[in-house]
Amino acid sequence: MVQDVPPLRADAQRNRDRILNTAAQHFAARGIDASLEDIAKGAGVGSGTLYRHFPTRDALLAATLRKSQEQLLAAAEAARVLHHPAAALQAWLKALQTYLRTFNGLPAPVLAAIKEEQSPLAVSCQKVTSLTEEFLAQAQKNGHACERLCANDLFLAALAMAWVANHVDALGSSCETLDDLLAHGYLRSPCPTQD
Amino acid sequence: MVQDVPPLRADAQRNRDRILNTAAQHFAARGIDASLEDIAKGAGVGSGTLYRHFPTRDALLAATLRKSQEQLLAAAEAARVLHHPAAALQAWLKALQTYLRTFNGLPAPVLAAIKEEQSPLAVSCQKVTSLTEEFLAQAQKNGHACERLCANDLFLAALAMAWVANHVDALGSSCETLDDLLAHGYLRSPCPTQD
DNA sequence: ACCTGAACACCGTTCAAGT
DNA sequence: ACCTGAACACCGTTCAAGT
Repeated sequence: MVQDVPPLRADAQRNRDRILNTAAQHFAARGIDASLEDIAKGAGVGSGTLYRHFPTRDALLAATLRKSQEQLLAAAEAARVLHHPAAALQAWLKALQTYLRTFNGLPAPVLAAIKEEQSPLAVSCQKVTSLTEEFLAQAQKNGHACERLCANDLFLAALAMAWVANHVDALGSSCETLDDLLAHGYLRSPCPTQD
Repeated sequence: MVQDVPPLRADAQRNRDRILNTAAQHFAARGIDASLEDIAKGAGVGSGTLYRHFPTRDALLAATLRKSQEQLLAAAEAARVLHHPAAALQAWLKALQTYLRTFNGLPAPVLAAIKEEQSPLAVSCQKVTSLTEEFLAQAQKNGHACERLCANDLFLAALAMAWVANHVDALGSSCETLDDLLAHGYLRSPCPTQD
């Protein structure tokens, strides 16, 4: 399953690293639609070199996201040891939000990767789905989460919230409110003894 | 407030209508990023003509959305006469979802228009916000909706759900599940006597 | 007053030539 | 084996020339 990639020539490795660093900066500053030409220029390489290393924008994105993905997995580990399954689920979704906000506009390619088996982002999507599955099942088992909800739906809802959150900062709303909305919904039972 | 636009020359009016019809078709078929060049060609006009009538993509979009917007307002009227304020709020949000699914990708420019006072879509955004305000307030007054929720947040959440819904059709999830998730949240109180 | 379509700009992507 | 950068393609946008 694991491919043994032959080691790169020294200059190729150097170029790859430069591209990766520059891409991370540009994606962070201008969002995931940052110009690939600019990234190549910023890294001091020809555009062809960028394409040789990363044949698609998604491939470059995926490589650039590696650190964030590791943090996400670490957060999952941390959530696992929480006593309360509902708290664990919430902590996991919080971490997922943080990950999805790594770059402006990231939710879109991630959503696209869910159906595209091919995408370099697809692997991380499957991982996220299975982790969501795990935390959700635990919460459901104890009656803390909605029964007729599947991991996929919850992942999608998280993507949705992350998508608006990207734009929302300058908009008077806070992410906490949106996270809260996702957790509890906008409806309340007629008897206001709930909260 | 209402501007008196001088009547168009006959051929100009004809071109405008053609552009509008063609644009509606293309937006419906390929989403809101449909090529403007293609639309001009399809309408049998030069690209300059398209830009003369609709200086920005958003202007064309807004004009194309007029019918859907009228349907949305009609749905609001219909929701007003519902007895139960929670049902009215749900009906309104359902209609809003339908509107936002008029074209694939519509949520993005609508979201952008919320902060851009300039955008041709901004007027409809204000209308939507004030209607959401109204339905939400009614539901809150009777204890049916979360107190610490503002219309803006709810609008944003609706946009978020519509955004995923655009892509979701071929994805095994249903829009109902997402709407439900927004209404009730993913969490359940420890005592499973709720549902 | 309005229309046309060539011209320009921008950017992603490829590939022949070079090391 | 890898890199460079010119060349091509595509599309949005403008504007001089035409009716």
